Amino acid sequence: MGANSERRTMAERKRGTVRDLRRDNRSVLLRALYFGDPRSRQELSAETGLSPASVSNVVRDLMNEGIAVEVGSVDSDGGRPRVLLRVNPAYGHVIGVDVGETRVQIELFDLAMAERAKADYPLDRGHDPGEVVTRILEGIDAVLADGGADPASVLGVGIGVPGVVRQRPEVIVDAQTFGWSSVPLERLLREGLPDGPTGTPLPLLIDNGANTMGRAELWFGSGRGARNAIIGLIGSGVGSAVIRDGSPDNGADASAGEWGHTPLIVDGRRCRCGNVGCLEAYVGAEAMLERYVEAGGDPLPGDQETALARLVLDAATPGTTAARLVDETVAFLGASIGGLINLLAPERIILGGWAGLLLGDRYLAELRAAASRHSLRHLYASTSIELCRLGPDAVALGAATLPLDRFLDG
Amino acid sequence: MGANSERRTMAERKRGTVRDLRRDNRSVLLRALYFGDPRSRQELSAETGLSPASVSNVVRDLMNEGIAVEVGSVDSDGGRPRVLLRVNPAYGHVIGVDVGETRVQIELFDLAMAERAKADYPLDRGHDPGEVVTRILEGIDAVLADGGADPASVLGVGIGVPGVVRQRPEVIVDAQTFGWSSVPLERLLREGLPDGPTGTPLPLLIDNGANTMGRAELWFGSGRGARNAIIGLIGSGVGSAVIRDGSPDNGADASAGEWGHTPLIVDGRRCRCGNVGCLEAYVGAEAMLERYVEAGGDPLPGDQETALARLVLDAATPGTTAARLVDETVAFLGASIGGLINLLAPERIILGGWAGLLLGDRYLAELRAAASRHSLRHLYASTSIELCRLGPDAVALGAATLPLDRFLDG
DNA sequence: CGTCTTATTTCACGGCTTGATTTAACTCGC
DNA sequence: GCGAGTTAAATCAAGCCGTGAAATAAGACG
Repeated sequence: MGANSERRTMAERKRGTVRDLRRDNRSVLLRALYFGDPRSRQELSAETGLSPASVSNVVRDLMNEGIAVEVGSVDSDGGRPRVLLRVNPAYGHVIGVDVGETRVQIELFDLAMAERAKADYPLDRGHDPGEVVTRILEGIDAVLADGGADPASVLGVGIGVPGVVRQRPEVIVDAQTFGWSSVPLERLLREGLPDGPTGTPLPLLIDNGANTMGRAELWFGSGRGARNAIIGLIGSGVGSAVIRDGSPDNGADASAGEWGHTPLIVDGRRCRCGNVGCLEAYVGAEAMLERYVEAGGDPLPGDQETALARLVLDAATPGTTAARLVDETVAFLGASIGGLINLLAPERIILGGWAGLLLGDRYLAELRAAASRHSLRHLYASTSIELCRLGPDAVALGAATLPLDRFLDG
Repeated sequence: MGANSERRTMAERKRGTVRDLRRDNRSVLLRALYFGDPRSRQELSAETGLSPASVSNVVRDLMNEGIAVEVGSVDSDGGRPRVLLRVNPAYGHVIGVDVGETRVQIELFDLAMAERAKADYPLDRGHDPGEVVTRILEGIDAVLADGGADPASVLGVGIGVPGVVRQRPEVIVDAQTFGWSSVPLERLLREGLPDGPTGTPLPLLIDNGANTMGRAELWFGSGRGARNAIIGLIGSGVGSAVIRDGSPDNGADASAGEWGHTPLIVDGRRCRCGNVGCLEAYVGAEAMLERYVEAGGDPLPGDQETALARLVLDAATPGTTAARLVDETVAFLGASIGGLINLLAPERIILGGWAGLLLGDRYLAELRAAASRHSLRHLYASTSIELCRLGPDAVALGAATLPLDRFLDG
């Protein structure tokens, strides 16, 4: 059974020899070291389950390579002090790129994910792939120069893009709302990239922006410690990242998580995806503002963000059209969240995106109540619903975790 | 970050030593041997990526333990013939239990999943947990006697039950429609179980019936070869199994996959779960028959299965109430499937359950069309929608794969 | 019957983790 | 100020493991 995929999986598997064992253990140790306060070898041994001897060996290697460093020590009641270890933030850099609707943002981080340089380019001349690629390459050069970082110190570049990202056989991006159809982004970028640490071309990792933002929340935001989570992102539209066992679930071979286009009301409003009744036809900022006008409200001035903020503010007055609309939207969103809980039983649901936070800040209790009504009791009870904690740089930050993740694998 | 779960994961991880390496490789080899035609050591070496020497070593062990056997040989152009190997079906047995709404079914299988004995008990005296436990234990004794199997040859017992199954800290089953609330099924069964091969108590593995059925389809039915699939089960109600990376995704700590209670129409029909607008309020057999009457149809005679079969038959005549109802139901179901595709991007969606097959047999094309309309093009294109291929014993069969899976892990 | 071909096993080697043992680096009481 | 006690880290020998190379097995073919 499953002959094809089974065999492929087995052949691709890289853990047959005793050498791979070392790589695995090294990775386990490195991850423990990275995610957490400085710790002694002894504590690392207890945490990872590796023997003290092995920890000593691996740590020696890591220190020789400059990846781990000793950082102070702490007394032990009458014994030899514990030497604290941590990952050397200066060992290398990672670059994160956020390709957004209105701008491209490039950030350079050290290994501790401290921002070292940043570049921002408006996409006022449209979303032409060539234009975007030029900006990205320009930005990479710029942040390397600004941050004073040798290209050879860069472990890789992670990129978060809108739309559906297929990884095989090569990276292809489709973004309907962006005007991108089967764009071979990796190939386009590859040519202009400087060489990485090993002299080979810099690793290039591309994923959906919702997924990279989800990664950021998972690693550094509200998702810390969760291994099964769903990060819902509500901006103009609705996206999500489904985190399964610690990393985004990308389904068969494409980035999944198109939460915005799950049906909420069969035969409901038309959605910009061409279909009807999608969640996004009700819950995104665009849909909310349209629905407000449809419900008799006066069009709100300003750009989407200003208008939506105003709508939510007005909704504080009971009985108004705004209040009815926002209440209904919250109920819809909560119902859909309840559906996610039933279907996937995540430990945590994290709500973000600028519009999501605008709603969540005021209506989190109502959202939880609605989700509770629409999910089975035991499943709801083992899920928590929270808000994103990271700011607008989260997409780039999360994109930068892509090469970091690979680095931590050894 | 993620300190708690991260640490737990690392501590529980069982692959630090060089000995664990052997266990892993043995498992890889055993799985290759199990899932597939008889093959030579050489072919196994190519498939698994292990060196011929290692394959030889591991196979020797497996043969000494009686797990693998040689079965004929095949000529090679002028060289030493290849000796074909396979798993010895007679090495041991597994037991699968299907706890259904109306009956408990217990089956004994050999390692090749050939049925060796079977027992069936109607649950006419209700669903009292004590009653069910008694029947299960009775059935296990019965099939062991019938099949002439030594209890010591049994690798484990897998059980598929309705409702939500929490695995930690101990197995607890909640089945609202079944009248079970926090039933500690494992504990109740544990006492009456005979000892397994090692003299220790027989391993007992419990999961949601939809999940076990999903496992069966995945291993032996329409799911063969898929690593990301969703098996939708439509009977009286609606359930599902979400297969991720080859095994059911059980979310945080409970069996997920409650597809039936994802919202389809906010403020829609009342569902038996107490909520409104669930998929199950429209698509299960119970809901369909109710809606038929609500739409003006005459109540159909006979039990649910007879009645629904009649409804689907009548729907063949265009313009009838039955036709309208079935068409609408198919559209709803297709829309929900489209939502699953968008959210999870599975390689395959497999529709089953007696009511699901009744619909699927006649309306698969319409279902596919509806799903296509409700999902993004690229995601739909990489998903196939099929019907279950296994019969009514699939739940028990899948339950029996639970201990088998563990066995294959070594 | 010897040669050729192919499949499988044997064997020595390099690597790995580990428990036991040493060594290092302190504290504390006197 | 110094030796005993305590705790952390490094070292060492032992036991396994997978692998490539070489040896062996088992047939085909001329």
